[in-house]
Amino acid sequence: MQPFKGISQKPGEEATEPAVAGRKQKQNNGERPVSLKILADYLGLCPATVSVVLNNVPGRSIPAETRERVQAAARKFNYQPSLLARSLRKQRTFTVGVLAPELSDGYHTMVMSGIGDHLMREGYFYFTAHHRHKPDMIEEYPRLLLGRGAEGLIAIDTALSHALPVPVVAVAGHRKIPGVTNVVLDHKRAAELSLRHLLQLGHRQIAFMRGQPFSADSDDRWKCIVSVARELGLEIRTDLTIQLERDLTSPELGYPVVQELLQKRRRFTALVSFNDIAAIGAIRALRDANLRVPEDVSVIGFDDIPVAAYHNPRLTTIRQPLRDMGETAARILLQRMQGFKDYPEEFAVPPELITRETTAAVNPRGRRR
Amino acid sequence: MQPFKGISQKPGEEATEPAVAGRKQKQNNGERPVSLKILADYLGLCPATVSVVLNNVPGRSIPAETRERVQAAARKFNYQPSLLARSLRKQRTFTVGVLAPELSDGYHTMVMSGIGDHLMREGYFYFTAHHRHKPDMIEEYPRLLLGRGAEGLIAIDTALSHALPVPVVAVAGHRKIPGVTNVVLDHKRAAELSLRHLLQLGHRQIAFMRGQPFSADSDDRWKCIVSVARELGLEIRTDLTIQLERDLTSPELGYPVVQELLQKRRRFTALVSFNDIAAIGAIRALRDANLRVPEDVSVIGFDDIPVAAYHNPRLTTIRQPLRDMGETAARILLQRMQGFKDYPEEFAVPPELITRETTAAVNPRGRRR
DNA sequence: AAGGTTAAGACAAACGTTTGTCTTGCGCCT
DNA sequence: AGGCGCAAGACAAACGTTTGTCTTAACCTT
Repeated sequence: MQPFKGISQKPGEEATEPAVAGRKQKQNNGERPVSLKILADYLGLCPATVSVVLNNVPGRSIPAETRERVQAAARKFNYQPSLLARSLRKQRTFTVGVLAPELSDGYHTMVMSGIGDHLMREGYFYFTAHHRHKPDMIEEYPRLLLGRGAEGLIAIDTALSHALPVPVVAVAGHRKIPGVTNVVLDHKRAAELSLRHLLQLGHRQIAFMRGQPFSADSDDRWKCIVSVARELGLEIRTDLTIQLERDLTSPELGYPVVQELLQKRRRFTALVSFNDIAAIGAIRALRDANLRVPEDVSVIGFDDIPVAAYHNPRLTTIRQPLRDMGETAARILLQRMQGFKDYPEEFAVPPELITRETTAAVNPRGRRR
Repeated sequence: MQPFKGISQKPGEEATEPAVAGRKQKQNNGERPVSLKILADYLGLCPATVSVVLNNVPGRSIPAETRERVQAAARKFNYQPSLLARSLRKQRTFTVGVLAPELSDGYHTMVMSGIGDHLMREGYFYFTAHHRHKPDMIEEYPRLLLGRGAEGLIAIDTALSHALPVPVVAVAGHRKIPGVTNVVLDHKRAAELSLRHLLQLGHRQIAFMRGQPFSADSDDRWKCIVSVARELGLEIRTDLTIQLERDLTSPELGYPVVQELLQKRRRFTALVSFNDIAAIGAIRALRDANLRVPEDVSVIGFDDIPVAAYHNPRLTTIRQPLRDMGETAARILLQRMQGFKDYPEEFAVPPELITRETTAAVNPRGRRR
C-alpha cells in the first residue's frame, strides 16, 4: 500500500465548507459521537433513564414532560445509539453472514440480491465474504463471521465441511450437513424439461457439458440428467460429454471445451450447456467452426441470465428463479434464528423452460458427419 | 413471514449427529461461546492476563510456560474473541460500509468485487446496503451503517447529499462534497476515444444515447461528449439524441428507446450507447428493424462487461476498469481511515477503446434515408 | 398522624474485551 | 540484613448499552 501522490486538497477549501444539517458536524476531528452518558449529563438524568425513554420500555413510569425533554435532546444532539454496545449487552446483533465464491458472477449476485432485499426489509444487516472456492477460506470465514457477531449464515454455492453453532442455510449446497437447510433447484425437473424439449424436436445425438467439480450444482445436475436420460431411453455418450474445469465467469468458459469437442468430429445435433454464460461461449465456438445455431446445432442454456433474452440468437434456457431462491434462503434463516424449530432440511424450487431461438427441430441433412 | 410446512427433520436424526472437530459443539443449544473469563477461570488466571498472552502484548513479562498453558487452553476450548466487545473497547471495528443502488447489476458488482478483494486482503469486513436510488434510503443507510460501527463508507453510483463524520470514497459519484474522495473514469478521454474512432471510420451522422438522470455518470459523460464533439467539429443533433429513463439492468433498457428513434426515420450511421447492456438491446432493436450491425449502423458500447466480447457480433466498447476502480476506492478509503491526510479530491482512471465487430467504416449507400 | 402506595428516577451489574497501574514475592547486591 | 529491582500477574476502569432492583419523597387513606 503506497501513499498516493495525487491532487491534494486546495488550501482554504475547508474554510468554505458549507454548514451541514442541524448540529455542526465536523469532518473527522476525533470527536466521538454523543453517547447516552453525555446526553444524560446534559439532561441531569442518569443514562438508564434516558435509555428507558428512548426505547419506550413498557412498565416504566416516566412523566410525559420528561419524555419530551429527553427526546428533544436526542434530536438536538443527533443521538445514534451504538449498535455495538447494544449488541454486546443484549447478545443480539441482527447481523448475518453471507458467504459466496465470487462477487462479480451473475449467478451469485442474483441470489445475493434476493438475500439482501429480504434482510434489509426485516431490519438485518449482513457481512459478505468471498472465498473463490479456496478450502482454507471456506473453513476460516465462517469462524470470522461468527466472531463478528453473525447470528446465522447463508452459504451460496459453497462446500461447507461441517456443522456450525448457528443456523445455516445453503443455496446450491453440496451435501447434507446437520443444521444446514438446503435451498436447491429441482434438478430432476430441470433435466426433464430440457431433455423432453430436445427429444420432441427430434434430437437424439446430444452433447452434454458438465459443470466444474468445485461448483455445488454440477454433481446433482449431472446425476439428474443421467437418470432422466435413462428414463426417457436416451443414451448419453461419453465421447459427446465435455467437462468444464476453469474458474471463469465470462463466456470464455465454454469456448475452448466446445472447440475440443468439435475437433473429435463426432456428429451431434444439440448441446446441453451447464449455464448461459458457457452457452454463449459455446455458440461462439460453433459459429467460428461455421456451424449455424440452431439450424445445425441446437443449444440450451441454464439460468436465464439477463442477457440471455437479448443474445443473438436469443437463448433457449432453463430459468432458475435465483432471486426467489435468495429471498427464500433469507426467510428460512430468519425463521430459524427466531427459534423456529420445524424447518425443512431441503427446500426445492421449480425451474422453468424458456423457449427462444437457439433450439429448433433437428435438421434432416445435418452438415456434420 | 409465514412458517413453512415443509419436510420436518426426522426424529432421532440429531442423536446420530456426527461429532465435530475438537470440543463437542452442539447445534444451537443456547450455550454461549467461551469467553476470556471462562478461560481465565479454568486456568486459574485473571482475564486480563489471558488477553495479554493471546494478543502478544509487548512489554509484558509472562513466562513461556504460562504462555503455553494459555494457548493450549485457547485451542482446546476453541476460543474466539468477541470482535464486538473488542471493537467496543478499542473503538476500532475494522469494518466499512458499502452503499450501492443495486446488487445484481454488472457494473456495481464488478466494482464491489474489487472493493471486497482489497478489504478482505487487508483484514476488514464490510456491510453492504442497497437503495435502488431511493433518496430516503440514501439518507438513512449511511447513518445506520455508522451506527453499526462502520469506520468509513464507499458509495457506488450514489447521490450522497451531504458530508459525513467518517471518511467517504465515492465511485462514480455525482458531486463534489467535502470529505468525499471521488474515484471516477476519465470521461473526457472516453469521449475522445469513441468519437475519434467513429470519425475515423467516416461517420458523421451519429446518434447518442444519454444515461438515466439518476445514474451518477450520466451527466459527466454527456458533458464530455458535448465538449469533445465541439472540439472535433462534430454536430450533435437533438433529433438523434435519445434518453434512457428506466431503472433496468437488462438489455430491455435500450430496446424501446432505439425503436422510437427509428420511427423518426432520420438517417444515422452510428450509435453511441450509454453502456453495453443498453447496446445489446439497441442492436436487437436495429436488427428487428432489418438494419445490419455494423454494415448499416455501427454501435459502440461502454463498460466492456464480460459478455461484450462474446456477443454476436462482438461488441466494440469503451472499457472501464471497474474492478480496479473498486480496489482503488478501497485502498484510498483505508489510507484515509488510517489518518492519511493528504488524499486526493478526485482520482481519475483511464478508459480503453476495445475495437471489435460492431463498428465499421460508414457504408456509402446507406439503406436508411 | 401513622402507615401504605405509588411515581420518578437513581443505582448497579452485566455483556466481553483491553490497558494502565498496583501488589506481591523472590532473588540479588552491598 | 536491609533495600532494590524485577518478574508475574492481579486489579480496576473503561468502552456504551440495558435491565432488575432500590431509594426517595409525595400523596393517599383511615
